[in-house]
Amino acid sequence: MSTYHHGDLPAALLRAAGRTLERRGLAALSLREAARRAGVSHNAPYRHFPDREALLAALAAEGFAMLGERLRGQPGREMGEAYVRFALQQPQRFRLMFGGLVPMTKYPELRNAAQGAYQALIEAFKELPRPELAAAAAWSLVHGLSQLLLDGHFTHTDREAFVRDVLGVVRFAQRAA
Amino acid sequence: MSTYHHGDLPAALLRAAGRTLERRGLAALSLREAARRAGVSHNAPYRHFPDREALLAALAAEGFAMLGERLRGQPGREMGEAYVRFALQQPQRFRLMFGGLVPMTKYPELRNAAQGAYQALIEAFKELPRPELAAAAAWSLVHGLSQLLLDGHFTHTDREAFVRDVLGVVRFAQRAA
DNA sequence: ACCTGAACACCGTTCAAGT
DNA sequence: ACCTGAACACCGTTCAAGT
Repeated sequence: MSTYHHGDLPAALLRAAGRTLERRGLAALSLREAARRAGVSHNAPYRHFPDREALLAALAAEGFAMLGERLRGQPGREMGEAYVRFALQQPQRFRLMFGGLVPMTKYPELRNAAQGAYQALIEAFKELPRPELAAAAAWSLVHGLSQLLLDGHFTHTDREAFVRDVLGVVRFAQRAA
Repeated sequence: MSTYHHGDLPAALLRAAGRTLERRGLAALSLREAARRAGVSHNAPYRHFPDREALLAALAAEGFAMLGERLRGQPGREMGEAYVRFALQQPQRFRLMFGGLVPMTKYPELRNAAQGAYQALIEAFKELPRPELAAAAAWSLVHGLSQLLLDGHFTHTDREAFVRDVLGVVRFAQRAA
């Protein structure tokens, strides 16, 4: 048994950090905590992540990959609901992805993951005259709805029905403005 | 000259914290930093704010009040653009308001400020058949657009035109679903 | 009431050192 | 290459004390 505790410490750190994130929130997520959970010294992580931000970037990229999968599995009409469901099921991950803590410009793999998820939306609007605008509007809509729900700005007894109703009230123009 | 440096230390702390927030970001915003800038000892703030979260709550409430004023001054059609403009002009404040760092349930004055801003939107949709749904959808749309722009997910040369186009592509159903 | 200084338990990050 | 322990400068928060 070697002195190296893990065949894959980066993966172990990501798993530990992901668990801490959803269970105890972003505030509790530190490099030291992840190291502790992975059973290594408090600065072993620096061999694999240059700083805390890099760990957050990796977690966010994971999140975009998960989101992309969820969306891609859905028929167009239900994609919006799938987006909101993801946000509500993984609130802390979702906040990390959009909290502005990690500049996408610094992490190409994060940008790629995000664009991958966006692609799923764009696909769904292929048939409309201005698909890129409709997709941007649709993303804005479902993203804003998710965020405002998470923040508690909408308080309705039947959340699912509310989501359906809000999404149902919107039409994307069939003709260029 | 008394030993109390301020007639209104809470206000001084809020001003200092607001400056730090927009200039150096949320990460640099600490109670100790605000105390330093206000010229008091590092735990004088605890006389006025029970903890860091309470200071953030006050800053967020200020933000919703500012946003409400911006919206109320606008004719319906331009309200959405005013919302996005606010987010782009005060990015750090905007993120604080929606970052999930402050649970609205714990701060009634925060909830009131947020609802005040929402009221401006609801007013604008009075004439539609289901105004509350249209307002919720409109808020979601402009909020999501703001957030995604801040995060750098949309990269367009002419930002203002893009915002107009995205908002222009959406219609709110004239008839109940 | 309001403010201070010392103290405690946490961080992120750096450095010199071990295998 | 990969990991460790000591160290530094920061936090939030609590406490006993001063005016």
